[in-house]
Amino acid sequence: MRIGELADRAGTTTRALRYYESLGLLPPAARTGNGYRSYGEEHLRMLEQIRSLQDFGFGLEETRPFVECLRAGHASGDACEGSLEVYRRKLAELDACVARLQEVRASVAAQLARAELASGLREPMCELGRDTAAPAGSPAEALAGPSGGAAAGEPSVPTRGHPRDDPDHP
Amino acid sequence: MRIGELADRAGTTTRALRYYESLGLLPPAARTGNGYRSYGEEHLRMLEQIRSLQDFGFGLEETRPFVECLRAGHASGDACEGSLEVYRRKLAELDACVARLQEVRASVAAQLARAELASGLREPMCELGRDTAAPAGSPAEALAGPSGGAAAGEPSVPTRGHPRDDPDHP
DNA sequence: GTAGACGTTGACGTGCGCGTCAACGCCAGT
DNA sequence: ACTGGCGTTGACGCGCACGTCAACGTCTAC
Repeated sequence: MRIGELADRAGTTTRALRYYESLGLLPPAARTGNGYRSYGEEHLRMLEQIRSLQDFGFGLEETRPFVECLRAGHASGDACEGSLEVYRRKLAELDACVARLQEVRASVAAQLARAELASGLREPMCELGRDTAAPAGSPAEALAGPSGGAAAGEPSVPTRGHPRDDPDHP
Repeated sequence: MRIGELADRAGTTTRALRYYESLGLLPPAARTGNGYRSYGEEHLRMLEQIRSLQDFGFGLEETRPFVECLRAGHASGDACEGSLEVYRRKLAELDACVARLQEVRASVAAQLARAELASGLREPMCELGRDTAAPAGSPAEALAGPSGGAAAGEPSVPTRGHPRDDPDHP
């Protein structure tokens, strides 16, 4: 099997395969006389393993134990201890990540509620507004909390367009 | 106030300030005769706003409404509708992100459990293999502990070192 | 023999938020 | 005069997982 067919069958691109090879992650079985890469069915299984882990947010390096486990002849990529360790580390990372995101969520929700309340007080300004609530200072103080604070990025972990998910290209 | 002082007072770097200016996010009040940037106290407040939002994982572009709200003279950066919308959008993003991560967490946990069970069946292979409950001393203990160490790898979503958090530099 | 589909390597681009030089100008102190 | 410390602009680097050319070789079909 040549590179294009493997890429098609796995729903990825030749560029990705060459990239994986450059990392030593998925070297072809051999080269044919004309220099073409030659792959077998086992490479398709490794590729599927890589891609399913990537869909879960694993980095390419984290997929390496799984791929090598398959290459070692195991029926499943997670039949080896190295793969299990990656699973466990990822679980811990996910837990930490979720915890931080929920902290951040709570803080943002509190800020929004406070700000909405404040703007609501100014806008209707009904006559029974003599005791101006929320005289407390600017949000900067409230926000300037512990520097151990967490930052949650955009949904970088969540799913994003893989070539197979997005089959329209210019 | 010149750039170095502002950076020090806000706990950031001159490089960051020049970068913000290049985005049009935080232009200086003026230039002195020799070309030095000149800032006032209000710029310090804007900078603090930017940095506190960044700690929550907001991108720089997302801080723009807050900064412009401050520049418009409001006491608080989130006193304007644009800022509130950013809050709301961020909340939605956070919720989506958490949901996705929890899905992934469940899938990974399931994979791990299945793989550990399979390897547990192959390895001891004791003659009394009919009741498959977790045997003592097996890796089952690691599975139970959610947040044991969780410090090694950096997650992709969460925070990364800000200059102020990491006051050792080469 | 020639078009077109496939393959090869190499190099640069992307997004984000800066870090890290390089090469220079300006100013105060000794 | 010289040193040191601040300022200025400009350009490249990084990490990650490739996309996107460019310039070329190879194979198949007509």
